[in-house]
Amino acid sequence: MTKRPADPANGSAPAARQVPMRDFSRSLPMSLLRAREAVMRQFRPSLREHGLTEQQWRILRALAAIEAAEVTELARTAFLLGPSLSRILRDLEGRNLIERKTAKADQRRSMVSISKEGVKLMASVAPTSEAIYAEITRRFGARKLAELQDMLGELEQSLAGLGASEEASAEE
Amino acid sequence: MTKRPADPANGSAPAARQVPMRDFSRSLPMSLLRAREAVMRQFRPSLREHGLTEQQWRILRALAAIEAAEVTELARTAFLLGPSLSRILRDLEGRNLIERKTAKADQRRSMVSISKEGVKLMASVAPTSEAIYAEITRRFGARKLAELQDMLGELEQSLAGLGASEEASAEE
DNA sequence: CGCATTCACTTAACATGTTAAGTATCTCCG
DNA sequence: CGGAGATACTTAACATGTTAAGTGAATGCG
Repeated sequence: MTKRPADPANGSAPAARQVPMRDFSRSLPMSLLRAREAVMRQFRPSLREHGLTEQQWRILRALAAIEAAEVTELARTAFLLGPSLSRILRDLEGRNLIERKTAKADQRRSMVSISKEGVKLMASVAPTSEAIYAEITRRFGARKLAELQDMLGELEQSLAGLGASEEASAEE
Repeated sequence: MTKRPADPANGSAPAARQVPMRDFSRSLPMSLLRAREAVMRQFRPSLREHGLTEQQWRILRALAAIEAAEVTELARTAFLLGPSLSRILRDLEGRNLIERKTAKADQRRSMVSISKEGVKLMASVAPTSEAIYAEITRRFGARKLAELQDMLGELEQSLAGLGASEEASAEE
């Protein structure tokens, strides 16, 4: 009995609620989520074939780029939260894709680096990954892509330091 | 602001890897992820105060907008996968924020709708939520925001139908 | 009518997101 | 020197993401 509107574009506006709010599908978080999903959907199958998740791949890439890093630094680079990173590192270490050794100067810190096997795995994934990225760039347009990246960066900047306690000074 | 203590052992040059790849932090998925996180970071505290997660809030908003919907349709609207939605609906139903009843015409389908309590909860969250969105818009700029949304939409479009098998001929 | 398929979910299983605690170190100041 | 507090992680607990399998209800077709 319910034929759903196949096209979300036009305004069938079914009985407006008391709380109007913006059109749901146009909220910024939603747009970002959908765009990202559209992109990631391209990469996941290839990564999966190599036994890697998106996050594991991020970590390997980050490590390959910076050679060796403390866990906290790696978390920042790969944009993962500490707890997630802890779990993933445990797994990657078990698979011998990374190596870990506690720093001598500070026993709390541990230096993480990619192993030979890790490098090998990356080498086997990278070509496909790059090809996919190239196709995305081709479809969307290199210029627009750069523009988009710029805007995303600006967005991030304009929201930097708005969240929790933020500036002021009367903190402590 | 990158201040990590460089490894004194091999001194200079982070020793370029055999697999160069693009600068990690500039990959599109990363940019999208960071931008989205910067945005969501603003909303989460408020939602949390009301006992809602981001996804639960998405579902309530979607339901408020479309009045009642089948689970599959709701999944599409709120951009959630079936399994996630199943779990969340079970929870929201337990909290009496939504109502569910199986369709008479097709026993497989169930129609989901927001309850009075759900509407009340939304009404209590919406003002703060809108205020936050307004502040984001102010900071980033309304025009740029619209531009960004457009580009994100285009990106999604240009990648539509690239993932799985697809092609062959005309789909429906 | 009978039954293989398809459909609309739901469960299951594993990985990560997210927040709060816990643990071992390290720092600093009295 | 010692203990309070800060650091760098790690665990824990709960919610969601993601893929695969399961369940019950419609459909299509011989």
